[in-house]
Amino acid sequence: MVQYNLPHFNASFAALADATRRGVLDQLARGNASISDLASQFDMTLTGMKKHVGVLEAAGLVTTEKIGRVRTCRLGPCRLEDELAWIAGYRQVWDARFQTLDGVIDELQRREKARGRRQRR
Amino acid sequence: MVQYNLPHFNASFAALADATRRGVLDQLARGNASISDLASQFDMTLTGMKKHVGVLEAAGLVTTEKIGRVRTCRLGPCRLEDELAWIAGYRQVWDARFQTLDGVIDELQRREKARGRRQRR
DNA sequence: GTTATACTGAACCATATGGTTCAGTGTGCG
DNA sequence: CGCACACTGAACCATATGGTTCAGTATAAC
Repeated sequence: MVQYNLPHFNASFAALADATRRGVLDQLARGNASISDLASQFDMTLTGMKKHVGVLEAAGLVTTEKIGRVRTCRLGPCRLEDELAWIAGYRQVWDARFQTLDGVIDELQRREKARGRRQRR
Repeated sequence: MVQYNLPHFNASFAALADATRRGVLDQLARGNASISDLASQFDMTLTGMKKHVGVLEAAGLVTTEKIGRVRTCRLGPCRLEDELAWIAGYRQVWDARFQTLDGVIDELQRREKARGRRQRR
């Protein structure tokens, strides 16, 4: 109906589907951090954290820059506007679904059918 | 900072991370459908579609009810309000990050450091 | 009663995910 | 120079994911 379902949603929603990664975003919102910083904070190996940062970076949620031997992570260009819009749109149809006459009729028919079946046993 | 990072985000974001599943939600917004309906529409086996519906159901995005031999799927109780709020909050901090003096100083320091390194080569 | 339909469950498969260790490489510091 | 530190990459592991087929079971239709 209103929804568009963009291909980059796969990466962004998948990136958000992990608590550690949401935590990293949370942390980066407070200030930039190195991979080591994040790794120690989330009690994980450097390598493990680097993978998470890689996922976030691929989704555009984080950018990184290596200066000397430390790679600094900061919030990236993706501000999740499309994702926000998709969810907002979803909520809108959700509301509509149960406020229209169609929705009510749907519901009544469903119940009627279920009732009928039960009685016939 | 503002974020809360609820545990059920894992399931809901993971559920949204698949194009087929977003398509199913899209479809259910247009009207209820059986597993068969969805399977044929998304060119997939019944079994495959049932798994997707299971994921959506576990995330609370869909509810199903079996009447006779057909299982009808409809939009579920999860309206993604928390997820919406999380993303909205994220965007807010994102904005703040690059409008505060802190952000600007951060950025300048970063550039200065990078410049210094480049010259020292 | 027979047959077709709609789903269900188990088993399987390939690939992805979330983590590790280990062995480098490159950089900074004394 | 020499050592420590920050990261990187490869290899590995267990489990999850997204799909399939195949063999049921229950229900609807004739």
